[in-house]
Amino acid sequence: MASRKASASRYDKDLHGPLRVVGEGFHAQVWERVSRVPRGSVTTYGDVAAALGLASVARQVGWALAALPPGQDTVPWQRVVNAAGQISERGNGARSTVQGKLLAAEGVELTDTGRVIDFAAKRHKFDVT
DNA sequence: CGGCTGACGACCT
DNA sequence: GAGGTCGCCAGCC
Repeated sequence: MASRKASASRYDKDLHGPLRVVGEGFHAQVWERVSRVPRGSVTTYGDVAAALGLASVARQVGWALAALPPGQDTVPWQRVVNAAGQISERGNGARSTVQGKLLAAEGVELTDTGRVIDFAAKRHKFDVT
């Protein structure tokens, strides 16, 4: 992101065998989980990933949501924020503004710094299934 | 194949 | 609480 040291030699996937965690139905699984988040509650990328049994693919969750068609209303992507309870800018301030507006309409207010008020209490807990 | 960049997270200062 | 670093996986050039 910002800077980070360049990856040593990327990742030795062959060293760990079939470590490919993100497969074909990954997007669908992410969208289904997000769709289960009740109105007025929020969740994090990490929580969604953990709910899928993939605790270290929070980044891919955001990647999956980014693949959603703009303006779609079937998946409440606005209820997904980062672990700090803040809305990510993802380079485009327009979308983050819309997200904050949608959340406000659901009763989820944000502070001046863009952080969800009482985040810990509004944070949704996924079923362990 | 090498190097960078992300809708992220945990840790450290 | 704020800001910087490292680690993860995937997509691009």
